[in-house]
Amino acid sequence: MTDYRGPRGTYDVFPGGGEPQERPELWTFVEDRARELFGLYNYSEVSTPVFEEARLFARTAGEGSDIVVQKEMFTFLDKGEREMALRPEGTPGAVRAYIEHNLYRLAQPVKLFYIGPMFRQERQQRGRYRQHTQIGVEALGTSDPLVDVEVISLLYAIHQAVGVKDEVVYVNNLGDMETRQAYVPELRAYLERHRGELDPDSVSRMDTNPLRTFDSKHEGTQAVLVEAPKISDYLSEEASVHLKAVRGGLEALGIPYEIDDGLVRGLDYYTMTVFEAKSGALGAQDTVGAGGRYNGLISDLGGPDVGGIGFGSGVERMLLAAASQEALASLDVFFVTLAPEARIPAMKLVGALREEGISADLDYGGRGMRAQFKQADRTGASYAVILGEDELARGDCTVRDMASGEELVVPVADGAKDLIWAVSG
RNA sequence: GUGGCCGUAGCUCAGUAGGUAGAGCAUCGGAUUGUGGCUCCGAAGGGCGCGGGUUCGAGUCCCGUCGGUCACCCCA
Repeated sequence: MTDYRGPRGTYDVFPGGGEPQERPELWTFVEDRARELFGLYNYSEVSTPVFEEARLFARTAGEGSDIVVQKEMFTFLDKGEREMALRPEGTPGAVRAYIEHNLYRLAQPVKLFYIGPMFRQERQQRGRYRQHTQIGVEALGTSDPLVDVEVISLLYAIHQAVGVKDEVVYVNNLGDMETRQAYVPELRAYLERHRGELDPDSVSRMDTNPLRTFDSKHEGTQAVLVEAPKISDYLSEEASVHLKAVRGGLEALGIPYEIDDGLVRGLDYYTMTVFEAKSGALGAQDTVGAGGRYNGLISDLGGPDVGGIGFGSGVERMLLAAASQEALASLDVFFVTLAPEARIPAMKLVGALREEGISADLDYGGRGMRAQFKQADRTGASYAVILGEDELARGDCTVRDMASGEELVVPVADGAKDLIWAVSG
C-alpha cells in the first residue's frame, strides 16, 4: 500500500469507481449530453487557462482586501512575482477572453460554453470538492431578457438530459443600480434594528453587502429576514419589465420555476436576473447549477458596456443528483484463445472488427478457458469468439452468442468478412 | 479555518470483561485438460491509519497526530 494519496478534497475517475463522480462512463454520458445541447442551442466552446492573475477574480468577486481569503482561492506567485490564482469560477476568464480578443466584433450575442475544472480551497463535504468541474455558458453582448430565458432553459435541459432528480429552479431579480440605491438603505436600516438577533457573519455583512445576509443559514437571522423589506417591492421600472419578460418567456417555454425573493447569489457582480437550480437528492450543498446576469462586469473589466449572462453547473453534483444509472461498459466481441498460436490471428481479427466500428477485445492474461469466458461475461460482451487448435486447423472460428448460448462456426481463412457479418446482428 | 462522527483484508463490516484478528463480496485456482452467468471445494490477502502512554499483555483504555466524512464558512 502506498503512502501517497490524492490531495484533500479531490477524487479520481477510474473504471470500477464506486461514487458517481468516480465513474468514467457517467462523465462521458454527461459531457456528451451537454455538448449535444450546446450544438442545438448554437453555443461555441471557449477554453481559457485554469489560472489567471488573481486580481481578475478579485475584480469580479466583490470588494474587500481579504478577497482571496474570503473566496478561498488557491493562489501562488509565479517566477515574476505575479500573484496568480487557480480559477474559482468560469465567468471571469470567459469575459476576459471576450474583451481581449474583441469578440464584440462578432454577431452579438456571443454564446459560449466551457467544461473544465474549478478550484476552491475549502473543506470537502458531500457535493463539494477542492477541484470540481463545471459545465457553464456565457451569453455576452446583450441584455435581452429572452437570452435569460434561453440560458435558464438550457440549464434546465441539461439537467433533464442527464437525469437530475427532484429539481426546482428558483429565480429572482436583483435589479439595477437604481433598484439597489433604493433598496439597500432600507434593508440595512431594517437589519440594524434587529442587530442583536443576527449571527456575527450577517452583522459584518450589513455594512459591506447587506443582500448577502439572505444567504445565512442562521435561524435567528432567517427569522428576522422573513419580515425584511423585499427587493421585489423596490424594483426600478426597467428591472420590473425585465423580470416580467423573463417570467413570460419561462412560462411560454414551460420551464417550471419559482420566484424566490431571498435568492441573492454569492457573486457580487450579479444584476437583474439570478437563478439557481436545486435538487432534493443532494445534501446541504443542494445547488446543482446557478447563474445570473452581470450587466456591469464587461465594462468594469475594460470592455464595451454591454450585458452578459451565464450559468455554471457542477458536474459532480449533477452526477450525485441523477439516478445512478447502471451504464454497464458493454463490448461487442470478446476473443477466447485456446492456444498460444491463436493469439496473433485473434489480434488480427480484433483489428479487423475495430476497423468496422465493432468493439472487440481479447484475453491478455494467458488464462484458462473458464477464466476467459468469465471475463467475456463480465465485460458484457455480446459475442465470444473462440479460436483454438481446432479452429486454427480448419481456418475458422466459433462464434458464441453470450445471451442465447448458440454457437456458429464461421470461416476466417479469407479474412474477417463472415465474422463481421456474424457479429453485426 | 471551526465543530460532530469515523479510521480493522481490494470493498462492506464483525471482533464479546483488554490475551495476541474473522465473515461476506471481489480476486486466483480446481470440480468441468473446449466453454460464462448458478453451485461446491481450495488458495492468496491485513496485524488492526500513524506515534506515544497505561498494562504481564491493546483493534480493544488514554493522549497526540494524520486521514476520511458530515455540517458551518464559502459556493457548483
